Amino acid sequence: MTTLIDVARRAGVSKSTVSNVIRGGIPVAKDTRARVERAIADIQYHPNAIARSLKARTSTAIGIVVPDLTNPFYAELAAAAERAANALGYAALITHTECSAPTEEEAGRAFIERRVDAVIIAGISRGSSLTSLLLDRDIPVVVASFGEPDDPRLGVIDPDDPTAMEAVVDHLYDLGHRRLAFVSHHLREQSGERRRVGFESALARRGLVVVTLGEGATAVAAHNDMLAIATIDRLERQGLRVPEDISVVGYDDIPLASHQRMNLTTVRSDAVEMGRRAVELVVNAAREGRHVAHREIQTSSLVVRSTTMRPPT
Amino acid sequence: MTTLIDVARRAGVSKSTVSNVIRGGIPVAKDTRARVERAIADIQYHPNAIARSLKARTSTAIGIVVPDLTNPFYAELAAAAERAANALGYAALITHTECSAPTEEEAGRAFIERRVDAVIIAGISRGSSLTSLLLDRDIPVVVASFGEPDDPRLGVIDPDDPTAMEAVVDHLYDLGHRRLAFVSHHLREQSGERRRVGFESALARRGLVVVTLGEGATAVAAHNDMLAIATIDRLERQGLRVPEDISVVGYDDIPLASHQRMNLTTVRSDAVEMGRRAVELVVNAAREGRHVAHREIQTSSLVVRSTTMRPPT
DNA sequence: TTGGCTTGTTGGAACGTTCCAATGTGGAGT
DNA sequence: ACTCCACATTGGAACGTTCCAACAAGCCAA
Repeated sequence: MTTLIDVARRAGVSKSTVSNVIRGGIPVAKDTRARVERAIADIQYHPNAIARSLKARTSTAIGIVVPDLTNPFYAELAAAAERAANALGYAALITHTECSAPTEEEAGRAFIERRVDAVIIAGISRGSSLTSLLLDRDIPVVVASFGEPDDPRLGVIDPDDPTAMEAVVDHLYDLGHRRLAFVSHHLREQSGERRRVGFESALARRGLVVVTLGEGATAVAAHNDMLAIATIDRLERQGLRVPEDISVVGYDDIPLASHQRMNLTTVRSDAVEMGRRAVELVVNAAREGRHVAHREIQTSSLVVRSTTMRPPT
Repeated sequence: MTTLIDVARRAGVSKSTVSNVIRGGIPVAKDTRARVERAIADIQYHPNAIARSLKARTSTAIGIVVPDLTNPFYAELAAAAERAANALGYAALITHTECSAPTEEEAGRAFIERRVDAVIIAGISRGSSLTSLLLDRDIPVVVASFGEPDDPRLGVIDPDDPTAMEAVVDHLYDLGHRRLAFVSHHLREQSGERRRVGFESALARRGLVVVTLGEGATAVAAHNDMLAIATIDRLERQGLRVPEDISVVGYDDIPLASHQRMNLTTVRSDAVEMGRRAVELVVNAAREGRHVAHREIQTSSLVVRSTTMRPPT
């Protein structure tokens, strides 16, 4: 790989002058500039971001943590965040953790060693030490799609699960359902826990308690759409019809949810906006050398499609 | 952030000794080692990977390029690659390009500047300059899921599209279909082009030519499952029944394809194995300071489910 | 005693940038 | 002729590592 010094030699100037041409800001004579630019093109010079980072003490890279890249909700969020980060000149280090605490800590260690400027966490296990690991090293962090703001330094984009679960229970109750179940894959995941708790509280307010699928539930809410879709598959393979025999509600409104053959009743949550906004918050904080320390709510609304109807008589 | 020198000061040794403790290999007296390890723990020292990379002239990072992260096939591939890379101590810089040539070049530039040790490309636009950009800088590259081996330095994991499309046409022809269409979203994408060409050749061998959906096709093959699923949606919204009125075949066998409500006839292609193998090839090459220069075929087989049947009479 | 060997430890150069202070040029103003 | 200043350019230190050559201390053989 060619270096700045190769360019300098070829253009017959000092390395400082080449640096001035590249970085701008400091005036350079027109013909000198031309000569340097010529040399850069000739030897195909690309600045070494590693050396730059070392000197500048910023990596212009952000870390992105998702539990599962194959879940379209997280994939959309990660893709939107990556796009936004790139637009700001940041690279994205994407890691998926499967909500395993050791993997999360491993990812945190890697982020710290690589000196990422900021981290976005789209899902995290309960009681994880990841956030404090990062925050204690003054790395700004935004968590999206869950909301225990245990640390005031944290940035939080909160999908307001309690309100959403209230709407879900409202909808099912109004249809006549009284035996409701909740399915969750990663109980380890904070958002899963939070939605379940929201669901249970909403039931409790109507004097109901949660039942399991085996106990003759007539409706089931899932922690997210992927799980709802998997649940539909399982139920239908058991010979039950959705929604005639049992209603199913998801969460996220992934693109597939509006497919004719799924047509899933779900809670709409804007992954793209979440990813974009998370980058905005976290990069601003990083540039100003501070924590995000800001919480905002992203309202999510129930979308009624055709996996819910009145319970069988 | 604390540095090696902070550790050295605290432990009362030189920075070289601390380095020796961390890196291993060079013998260090037992009590010295203990003192250094103690100091590391005390001040929570994490080595600076940027400085290390500068000196070592390798970033232990690989770049991963996918056209679209929200397509489960690419998401699975990227996730598998990321997992494999992490296991080898490499970070993954994931970029999605939407098969746009400028975005691809932008990503290439970023990879070069960050001095990634290797790159995996899971999909790329036709005639892209990305591969030669990287190869010319002696960065090993593996392309997965397409197969124009235009450059002998390239590593290629080839899903053998021609054979697969032959099987697709066989299947449809045997069912009685004679008016077959092909749908493709990104004709820019090399694999899309390649599958279309494979499809057309297979038809030609039976004396048929491809028709469009509007020309009364009784069966349609899609460039990938996501597109097949979108096509089913569109057809059904138009009041057509799949497969009674029209058969649909996908490609990839994403997890969703086996869902009861989709049950998509498709070509099985192992994204996880592709991602894993791509990392293996590319990291080995990087470590040995050479190009991959190796091509292998990943066989893909037709999975017949229930989106295909004999044409309407 | 001298020399050689092993085991531990160390200073310093190097990696490729950035950026500051210093220096070299002209002019223009007096 | 001189100062002064803007403009252009430059050397060198610094960022935090690694690694090499050098060295200190101890020990054994001759």
